[in-house]
Amino acid sequence: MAHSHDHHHHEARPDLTRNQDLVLRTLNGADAPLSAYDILDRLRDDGLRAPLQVYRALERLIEAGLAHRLESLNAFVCCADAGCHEKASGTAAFAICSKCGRVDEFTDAEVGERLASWAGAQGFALERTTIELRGVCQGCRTAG
Amino acid sequence: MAHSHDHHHHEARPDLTRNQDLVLRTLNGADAPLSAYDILDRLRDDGLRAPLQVYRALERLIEAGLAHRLESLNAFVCCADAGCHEKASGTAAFAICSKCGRVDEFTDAEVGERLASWAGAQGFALERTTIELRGVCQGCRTAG
DNA sequence: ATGCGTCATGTAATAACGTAACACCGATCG
DNA sequence: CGATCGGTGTTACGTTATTACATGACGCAT
Repeated sequence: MAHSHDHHHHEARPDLTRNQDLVLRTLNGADAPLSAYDILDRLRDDGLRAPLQVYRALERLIEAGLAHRLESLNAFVCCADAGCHEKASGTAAFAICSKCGRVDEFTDAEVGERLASWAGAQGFALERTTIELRGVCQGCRTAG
Repeated sequence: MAHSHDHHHHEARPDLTRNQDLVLRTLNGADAPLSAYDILDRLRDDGLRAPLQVYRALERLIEAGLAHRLESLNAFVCCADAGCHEKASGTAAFAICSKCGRVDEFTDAEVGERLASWAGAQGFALERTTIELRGVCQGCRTAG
């Protein structure tokens, strides 16, 4: 199907499968992190029936740099920008509001460097870094 | 019981209850993080029978600055030092080896400052910070 | 074209992690 | 004395994640 539009492109987009696409759209459409089971519930009408279908899609999306897992929430968000897994920008960090549940993704090159540098000094082969801030966002503070 | 050794001390230790003490000793005796259910299994002979007993103790220990939760592992460790929850040293970070499971706790004041500074600039009221590095430790790299 | 890897999929069952609700006990304090 | 508070114990349940197994689609070498 489809018309072979742009078939050489740039190798960047791994051409998502149906399930991966469904999950990514769901994350994109949400204004807060979703658990795997939240996602599953929203995709029942599209034929998804088992958690594993969602977990498998999430795994690929995260590998592909299109989504993140929030460890302190056991939930998932799509990336703020396409480039947020690039080395240049540093490690992604997340500020999670305990009141409204919204998440703000940002990077700080210096933080990434310091952590990488600690790892280097210890001979620790760094694969992945999780940085999550919990607190109350500006909006909720002034509102509440 | 015991001989009232040092009974005024310094107000630092919140005088642990039996369950809290059992859980803390278990964490101290482990050379890798333990899940709540791991802890429970090790304390069956001491009379603990339900997960909640462990979770309640862990909650207090963490509040008291004697233990940490590792979010990316759903597991718990005791603090590296007594002072590791003090503001001075900065936020605790953890390097978790994917091979041997061991965890190295450290702090980097600069990292804590950068994150706090980002929070300040955003009006985000920071309550708690999670920093976890995943990778392979020196020992496992040279061994393997 | 046949057969063989490989990768995504679908399904069921279960493991692992965490919490709600309730009853009880002992200490402290008015 | 009665009230309250914090820790305890127990049952049941809710949520999150994985294991195991079977199937289907595709590319590709023989």
